[in-house]
Amino acid sequence: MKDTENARKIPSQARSRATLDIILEAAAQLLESVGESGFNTNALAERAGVSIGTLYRYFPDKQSIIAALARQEKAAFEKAVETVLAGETGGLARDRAIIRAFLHAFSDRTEARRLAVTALYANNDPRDLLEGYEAVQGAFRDADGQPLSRVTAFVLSRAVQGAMRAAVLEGADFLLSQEFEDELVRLGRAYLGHPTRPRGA
Amino acid sequence: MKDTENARKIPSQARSRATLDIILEAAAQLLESVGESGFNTNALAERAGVSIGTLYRYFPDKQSIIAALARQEKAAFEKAVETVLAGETGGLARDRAIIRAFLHAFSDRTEARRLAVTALYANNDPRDLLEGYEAVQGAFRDADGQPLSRVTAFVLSRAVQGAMRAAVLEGADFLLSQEFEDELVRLGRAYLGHPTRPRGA
Amino acid sequence: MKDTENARKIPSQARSRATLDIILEAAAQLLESVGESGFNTNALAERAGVSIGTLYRYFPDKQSIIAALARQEKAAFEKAVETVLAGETGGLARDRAIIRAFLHAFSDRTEARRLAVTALYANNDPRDLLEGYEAVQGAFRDADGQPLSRVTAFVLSRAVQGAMRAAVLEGADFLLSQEFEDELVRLGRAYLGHPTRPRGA
Amino acid sequence: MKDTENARKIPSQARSRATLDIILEAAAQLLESVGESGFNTNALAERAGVSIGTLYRYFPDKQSIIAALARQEKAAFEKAVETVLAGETGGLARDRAIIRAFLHAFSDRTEARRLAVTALYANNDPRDLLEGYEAVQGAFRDADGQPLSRVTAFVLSRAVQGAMRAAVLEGADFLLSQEFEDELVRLGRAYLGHPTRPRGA
DNA sequence: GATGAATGAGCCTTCATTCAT
DNA sequence: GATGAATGAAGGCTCATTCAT
Repeated sequence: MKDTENARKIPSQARSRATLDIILEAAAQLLESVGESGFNTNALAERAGVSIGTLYRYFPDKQSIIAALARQEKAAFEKAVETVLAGETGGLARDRAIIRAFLHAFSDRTEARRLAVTALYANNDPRDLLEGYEAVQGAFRDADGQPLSRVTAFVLSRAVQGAMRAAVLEGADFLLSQEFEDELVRLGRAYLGHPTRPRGA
Repeated sequence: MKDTENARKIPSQARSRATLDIILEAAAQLLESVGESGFNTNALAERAGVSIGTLYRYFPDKQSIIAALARQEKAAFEKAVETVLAGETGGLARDRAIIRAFLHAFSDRTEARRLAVTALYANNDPRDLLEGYEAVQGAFRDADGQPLSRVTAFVLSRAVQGAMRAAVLEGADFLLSQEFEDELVRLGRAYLGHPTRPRGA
Repeated sequence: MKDTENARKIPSQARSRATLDIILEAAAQLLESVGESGFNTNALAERAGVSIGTLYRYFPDKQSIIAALARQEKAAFEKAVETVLAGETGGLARDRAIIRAFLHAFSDRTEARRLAVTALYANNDPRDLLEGYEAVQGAFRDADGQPLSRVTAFVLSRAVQGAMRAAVLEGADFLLSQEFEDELVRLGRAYLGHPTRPRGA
Repeated sequence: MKDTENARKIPSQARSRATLDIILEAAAQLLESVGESGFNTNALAERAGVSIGTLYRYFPDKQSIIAALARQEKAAFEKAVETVLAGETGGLARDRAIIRAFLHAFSDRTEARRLAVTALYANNDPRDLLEGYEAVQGAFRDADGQPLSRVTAFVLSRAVQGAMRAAVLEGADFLLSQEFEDELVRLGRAYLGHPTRPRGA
């Protein structure tokens, strides 16, 4: 419970790496299927097909398992966004691609991702977890091609994320609709100063 | 365990009402200070200065305490927003007033509010809890004075809320700054089609 | 609370088996010494010299501990009676041996046995528990060598058991006396149609 | 829990007497309907339509309520048997009448009666409760008109009771059948030395 | 006398974590 | 290195009993 360093002396053999992946995959599945309250180490060990003792060879405590999961999910998410940023040169197409990347990141195995991050929020300092998102923000430019101020970048990214997050949490039926995606793009671009056409015009 | 109706045979004397308020206030404080995982009935009873038995005279189980809290917080929040809506006739001043109401609703005891709602999400159908927010959305109009489509209203309210929520959770230093409030207003108004002036211009 | 299957994934190693026996023995002792109302899992764990957690590795809940005890006691009882039935060929000697087997089964740790069975009655369908006694009844024959009718077999076995049970519960001083045994034998044999000589003749 | 004297300073007014009867009647009903585990003082107070405080004006503790109930039930039972004994002069008709009285005493509100008595067994010294049955036993005579020895009287009454008790507890379908009554009468009479005809002859 | 809100000891059960094998 | 039996702190909840009103 104390101050959990995030990893044990992990034996760096290939087998260990495989075991670790198995555990994390099982953790994601378990989180997805039973939610945070049902997520317990014994169930995880069983699902992963390892003994509870083995679990504790790879992670010092339960908290660090969730942390590792969150870290992994976040890394995957950033990779996806970066891929998009690398491929698109700019303008509306690029903005739309970013939004789409966000959306997909949020719709696949959403519950596991959300819970992992939420669990981290609840227990650790959220800042170190969220640093990485800054990189993503750096990719945006306003309508004049200027980089965004700190607050503007923050508002932009969190607003878009917030709308998507709410859609997921509230089970919105339009989550994967074109209209929703369009609205998110419009939200971002309007805020950045691009002229936009309200729905229906 | 059954179906947990949400309240016990509560004797409606004045004393009882006071006790109930004390419990809910203590619950909010406790949720705020220790988070959901540390929120337990024994700690709540102690903080409220009542016995554990008394707790269970007023609520059938732990879950319903959180539910009551969520209901109360939501009601207070909506009341605040409605008050604002009633006072302002329209335009930028009104939009700013709404944002300000949101901000204040979110900055005071945010964690308790968020956790209560989150806890409800985890256990009940989230939809019936959120109905109320729709009323708030109805208050908005776009730049042409038209009511918003369902998706637009959703995106708008959740985007603004999401940005504020993130600022709170991440401990942003600009949470109560004028700049942040301005940016939120700008976000909302730009999305609604009002011409806006990007920061610094 | 669910459906309480009667056993956990019990690892069948020797150690586990021993632990289980220890728990059941302690349960019998505890039931014997404090009665059903004082029978609680914490006290049981302490008496068994295991942790409360261990208890719950072997049994899903308190109820199933009592159920297991009842099953075990019944099995032991039936085994004892069957042994007697196998050894004696018939007539008075055999009837007397049966009575004696009953008496001993009932005098050793009677309270535990009775309470375990009673507790089961209170929670389950009593019928499936009692099936086994039917086998015992089948061993009896009336004075003409005919098997007994269902009701007669029932009355015979329950009457004898009832008298013994009462003697135990009421702390009768003659519980293990020859006279009491003789009277029980006489009761059974008279009912079965054998000529008997009333006491003192 | 200590050493419960069985009654409080009961105000001997008629109203008090009525309240007491109401409480005992409610106790019997409650015991009957929910069993011993569900029998709690709060539920009893509610069912009786009195406050929990009033309950404790009439009884020092829960135990004494059950004791009073058991005493009342036993008195009613003895009265019934005595009535029978007064009416019948002897022989088979009288024996049959006694058995019938026993049977009815056991079939009406059996559960409440049984539980009350059982609860007493579990907590008090059973002897003082059962003394009264001796009086009933005194009514029997053997085939030669001689009074029964202590052990014989005990065996007789407890055997008959035991068979009936088992029939009730096990939910025997023949509980109120003529055959069952006949068998009980035959059991008693055979034991007392009367010539009997086994079933079917 | 009656009331019923309040009390709190104590019970059942879970689950993160340890360590002997 | 792995295993999984064992541990026990901690938490949700019940209910007999008290006492201020």
